[in-house]
Amino acid sequence: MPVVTETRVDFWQAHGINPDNCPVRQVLDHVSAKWPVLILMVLGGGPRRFNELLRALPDISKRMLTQSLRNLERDGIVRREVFDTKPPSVSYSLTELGQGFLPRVLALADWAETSMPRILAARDAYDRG
Amino acid sequence: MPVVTETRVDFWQAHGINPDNCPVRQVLDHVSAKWPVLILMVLGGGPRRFNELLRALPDISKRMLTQSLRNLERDGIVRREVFDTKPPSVSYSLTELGQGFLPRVLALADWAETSMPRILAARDAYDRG
DNA sequence: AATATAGGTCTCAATTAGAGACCATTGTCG
DNA sequence: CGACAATGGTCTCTAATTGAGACCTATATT
Repeated sequence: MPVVTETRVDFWQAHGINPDNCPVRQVLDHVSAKWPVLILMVLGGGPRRFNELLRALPDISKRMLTQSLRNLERDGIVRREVFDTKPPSVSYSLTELGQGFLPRVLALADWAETSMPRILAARDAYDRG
Repeated sequence: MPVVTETRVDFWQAHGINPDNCPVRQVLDHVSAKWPVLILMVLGGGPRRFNELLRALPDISKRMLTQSLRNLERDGIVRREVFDTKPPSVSYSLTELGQGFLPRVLALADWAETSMPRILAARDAYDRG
């Protein structure tokens, strides 16, 4: 039996936090889903309207965009404002909470970017082996 | 037409990087999939065997564990070693690359943990409104 | 002989994501 | 006037992904 260091996951378990009631996992779940991350990166450039987001993320569907935005809004990460123009326009932007989250996401993207050569090399080796 | 700041996503687009060949997005996919993040957090505590991981993540299926580990291994984030015991045992651990990746992932988890009260409050308000 | 452990694979059902039609209102163009 | 575009979505149907769990080979234990 190997000696193991306690991880955060062990801690969660020890405290009866299961996947269904673990708040961190719930946040991570939609914060770390495919689209929310990309949406936040776009909103990092300033407020965007619905269709602007659609154009910025060429391969997202309206359905997923709506859904992801609703989730982010519900968690207070994104703010949704409707302007009474004709036709009405809707603006999405990062809340203060969202602005605190973004740097962590960007840190990940930076890491991915600088580590890319090593990752590609690893893939190459794996696929050949 | 609103004046918008260029985001990294805009930059990708301007350089013809589409979702299918964008390396950063491919890496981010590990983060934004459900299991890899949790697996990395467990491996942060030291090497683990296949069934140890299975026990550490009570709600993952063997199928998804295998699949996630293969992806991480392919990208050089996780190392897989087979020991010729009877029956053979397999050890998974973070590579150097994986150790560089983990802190960024933990930063996300930390943020989620400390922001939880605000997020729960936002949810509550959203669901009532 | 039966059962357990190791580390998986395979199949099938359930869940989730994606493609795209559709909607109401207003503005523009010919 | 009639057609067409843009606004921000919803709805349906299909395709892809995930999850549950049976099954597998080999050795060790009871």
